[in-house]
Amino acid sequence: MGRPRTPLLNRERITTTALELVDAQGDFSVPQIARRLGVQTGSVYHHVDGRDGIVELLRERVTQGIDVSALELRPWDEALAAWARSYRAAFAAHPRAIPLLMTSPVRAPRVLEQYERAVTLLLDAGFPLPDVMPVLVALENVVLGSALDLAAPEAMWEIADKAAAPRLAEALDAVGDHRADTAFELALEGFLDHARRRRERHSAP
Amino acid sequence: MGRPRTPLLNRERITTTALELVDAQGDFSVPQIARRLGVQTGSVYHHVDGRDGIVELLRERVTQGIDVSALELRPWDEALAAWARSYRAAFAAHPRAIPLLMTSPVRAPRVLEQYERAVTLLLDAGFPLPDVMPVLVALENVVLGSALDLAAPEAMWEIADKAAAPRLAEALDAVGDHRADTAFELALEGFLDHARRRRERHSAP
DNA sequence: CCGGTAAACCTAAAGGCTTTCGGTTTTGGC
DNA sequence: GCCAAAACCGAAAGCCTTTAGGTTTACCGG
Repeated sequence: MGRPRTPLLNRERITTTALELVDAQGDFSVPQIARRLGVQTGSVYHHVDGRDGIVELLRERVTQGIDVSALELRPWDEALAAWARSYRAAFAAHPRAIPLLMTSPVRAPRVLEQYERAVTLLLDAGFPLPDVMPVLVALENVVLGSALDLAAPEAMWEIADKAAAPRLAEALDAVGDHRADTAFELALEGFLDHARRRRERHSAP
Repeated sequence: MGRPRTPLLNRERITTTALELVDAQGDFSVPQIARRLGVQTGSVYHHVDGRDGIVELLRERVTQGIDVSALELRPWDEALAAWARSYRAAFAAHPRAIPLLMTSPVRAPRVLEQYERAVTLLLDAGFPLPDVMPVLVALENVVLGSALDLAAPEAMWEIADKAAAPRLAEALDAVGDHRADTAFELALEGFLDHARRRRERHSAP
């Protein structure tokens, strides 16, 4: 067959197809992508750095949903809150991709650039330099931990049958449909409260 | 060959071998386990419910490192703090297993039982019923998010070269060797602060 | 216009993994 | 002493990842 007049494959198409597969079945394989695109398995490798490369593309694609402009808000705590919510929402848009992406933390260039901005934000807000990374990493922990929670089938809690864990069952009944969201907001609020207090202690002597 | 006089395999041995492999190379496969135990691949399946079953055994094994007695401490916030630290430490003991286990949240019977205890603890402390699950799940988010951070190679941050992200590089230099630990303690403190405040608001009218 | 290089796809195949199935020997209870 | 169940072996199906070499087409410099 040889080279086609117009290319059948490119990174975009491969990424989109992989994401569709992940959204639909929670995973993907290179042959599956090839079949969907009407192409032989090996051809995919001409555009992409193996399966891991595709995962990396997925990571980029999903994190593009993070709202960059959030970090330009003021005051700093509103900026951080908006960023964190948008960060988590980007993952929430593709919950079945989370196990694939969580394996290693997000360090795509695009995201690192946002960390640079966030560092600047915190320094400008008056946080002492040694506090900046701990604050950011702690926030990341909350965001990623909560994102992980989104990937958990609700059924996981249902094994908590009334006999074995009566109080847990009660507590579960007492919480609404937005269990994961509520918990995230709680953790986020807690984190921000703490950060605010910490900043005031150090910047208002 | 037939049935051996003394069994070559059992769940314990399989789990231990799998964990050794994961600690050493970050992953395991059934044939690898079989080779290490001087056995054919298929034989492993007589003791274990497939590869996923082995992952489940790993989850149980690793979470056995959680200190059950932590939740018997008083006051409630000390109990929660000790539990969270022990929870995270259990994962920290096998950082390379984290990607394998984080994929789905920990809902082993053993851990569910501890959630039951934690619910009781919070109710006794005066938390209103609808607050209990959000508080617990938020804590779990912090713990698991921080555990995830432990699995991140430090090299991930090193792509932040001084040219592309000068402030981030500075902030990273300003933090010690225990970046992950510091961030976890910060997040935990923030969470506990918030929980304490929330409880006082509701239980002291 | 034309020739050569590089791009894009195909076919083929190696080697690994998961899982299943039937065969063989031994054990342990009745 | 017998027989079902247990524990292992051998083999094979079917998937996956990745690499390698072959073929046709597009593009670019002259």
